[in-house]
Amino acid sequence: MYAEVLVEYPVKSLNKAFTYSVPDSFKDIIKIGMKVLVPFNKRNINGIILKLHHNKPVYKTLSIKDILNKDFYLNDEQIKIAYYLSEITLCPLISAFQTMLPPALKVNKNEKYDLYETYVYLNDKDIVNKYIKEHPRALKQIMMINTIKDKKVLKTSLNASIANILIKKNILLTLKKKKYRLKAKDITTSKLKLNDEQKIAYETVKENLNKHDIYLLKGVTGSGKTEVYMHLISEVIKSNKTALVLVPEICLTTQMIDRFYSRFGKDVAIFHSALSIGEKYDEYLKIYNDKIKIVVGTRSSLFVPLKNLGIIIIDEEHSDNYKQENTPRYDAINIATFRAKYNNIPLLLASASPSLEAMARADKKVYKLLTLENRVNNIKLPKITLVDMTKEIRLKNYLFSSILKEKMIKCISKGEQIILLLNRRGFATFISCKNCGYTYKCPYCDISLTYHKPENQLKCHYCGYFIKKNDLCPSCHEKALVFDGVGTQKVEEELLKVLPSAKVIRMDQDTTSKKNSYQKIIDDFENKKYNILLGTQMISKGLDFKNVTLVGIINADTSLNIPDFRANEKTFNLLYQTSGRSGRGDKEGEVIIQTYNPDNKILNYVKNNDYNNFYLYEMNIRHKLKYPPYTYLVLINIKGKDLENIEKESNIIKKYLQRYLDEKTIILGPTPSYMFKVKNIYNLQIIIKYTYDDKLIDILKQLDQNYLINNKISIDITFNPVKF
DNA sequence: AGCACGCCGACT
DNA sequence: GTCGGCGTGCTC
Repeated sequence: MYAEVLVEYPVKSLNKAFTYSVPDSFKDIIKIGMKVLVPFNKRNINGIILKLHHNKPVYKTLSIKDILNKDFYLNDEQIKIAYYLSEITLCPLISAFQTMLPPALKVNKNEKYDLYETYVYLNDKDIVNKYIKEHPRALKQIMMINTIKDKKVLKTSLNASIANILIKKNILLTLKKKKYRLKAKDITTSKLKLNDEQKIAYETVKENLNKHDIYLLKGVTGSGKTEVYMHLISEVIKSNKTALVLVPEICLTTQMIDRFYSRFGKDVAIFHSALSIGEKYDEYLKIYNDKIKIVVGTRSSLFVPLKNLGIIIIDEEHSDNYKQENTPRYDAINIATFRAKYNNIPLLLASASPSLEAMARADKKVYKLLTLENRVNNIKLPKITLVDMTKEIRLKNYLFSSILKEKMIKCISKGEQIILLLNRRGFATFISCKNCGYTYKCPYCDISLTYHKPENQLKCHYCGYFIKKNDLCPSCHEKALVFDGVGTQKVEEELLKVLPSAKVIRMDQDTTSKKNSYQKIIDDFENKKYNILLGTQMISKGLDFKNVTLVGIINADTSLNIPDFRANEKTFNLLYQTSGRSGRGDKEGEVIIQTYNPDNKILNYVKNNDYNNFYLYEMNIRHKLKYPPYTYLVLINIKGKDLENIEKESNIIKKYLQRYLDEKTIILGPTPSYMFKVKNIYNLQIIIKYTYDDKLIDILKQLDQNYLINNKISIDITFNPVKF
């Protein structure tokens, strides 16, 4: 018997199977998808079995050394997903497998992560009774025997020395049981009743659970989308199937997760980056061993081996978090579609402000549109006001307009709470000279250095380069270095000057880096220990505080100016979602949006809660400029140390593309990348805009192959990039 | 990727 | 003379 083995080096040049012979001793246990140890180039490395067969190869074969984990192998669906993932991202197949597996089970890992605990129970009655008779003075031992009786008792709960004597005397027998690091929560509450809108959405999907369709559930903030998911999941579980729910960032949706736990108890497993390696391993194995019916998790949980899937739900479908930023740069919605097709089940995408791509597909009836127009219990959408900051500046109100200040004071006096959003997408606090315009930049990466107050240092966020901050400008030697761009810390300081009595809790990367710190902030705010929650984009999604009646957006414009064709869409989403945090209880909510561009179309669509017209407006722009969803994009990044060389090579690539791609396909560039120079390596980019080209993948694959051998230049191809 | 092989310069 | 620099090529 022979096996096709994929070796664990994630290199394009080894992206093929090698043939090994299977020793007789493994013939009966070996399975496709198992991890094995094989000799490769005079050393032993790990690999995955892709195929088993009996065709003797023409060359000599070495033999498989060992099977690494007899209890675990990848199933057919997972192997197919890996092939698909590698196909659509042009990554080596082994990288696809590595991406899909939890850290503890990655192909190159060999350690065991299983935890066990020992239970003890009494041996046969006769033996025990005989022992008691023979040792009438062993009071402690007899006492232990009496308390154990016919139970199985956790050994650590007993007095160790006495238990050990009894074990040695063969009175107590031991039993090892797998121990799970996370405790399953087992509280269940009953379903809520659906309103008419929710019922229509629910029933439409329910009637079609046994076929593959993609639904777009477009429901305003607070319209009860989660409740629709839960009803559908109950239905799926009833027919003994399983469900997968993706959320953008687990820590942002703890409130939703609590709801899942309290509804479905120990049938639920949660999967996210804050779990330790061991915890992830345990949860994964529970799923593998069919102990779990529902998985709620972030992007990576897309790959869990849930068998008999009945539905996939993607919450906040428009979120960037569904696109992996490093290779393989996959899009969760793509893979979810693949899994839904494989299992012949529905995929439900949901959002208050769907991505233009999703909405356009719904328009074209590729997705089936379900809508929730109203908030549950007919709670009104918040009243939104735009404040012109150019006027406020004259009053020396740089951060907070008079109206926002006034509303905040009123809100706090009524005992209600406030969420303040500091919009700083793509911007960090950097220092510039107001005399000569000098800014500190990283000499290796060509990006602005970020100021870190505690160390009085300026740091590069890419390579870690840092220098001490001078008092005088290094260029013109004037004392004119000022902060440009505000951080949450700075806003907090100002806020305390304006509202000295307010209790403010800050939520940003600094305050949430520690495990569980996020949860603590949420809990404290929920329990009204603070009046104001101040945060970055983090606070825009999913939070549900009934007592928040005022949302303030400090600088609405920042994200409109990022160099990205999706700037409008990102801004709309951010502001629309954040506004939705206001007035979710029985009190009506209000939103104050501060801007220097009060006439901006996008901001006015937000103001009017008008997704549909935002959609039409933005689609028109995308159409004119041939952007997605009217085209698809491919980003080719070309990098190397020698700028002249990569410029020359980039032009050769462009010519190659022009020659072989359809003539309607637009090829832009080469231009310097967003990150032109990083760690002394230059980056150029070519952007392809295409509508349809069946040769595209093959042509790009060929291009990728051509540069495998070149060690001066490397190229990197991304389909549907989000950042460039 | 990682290792051997191989072909050139500067040193115990 | 040989030690070691890294460019090239191969791995079932």
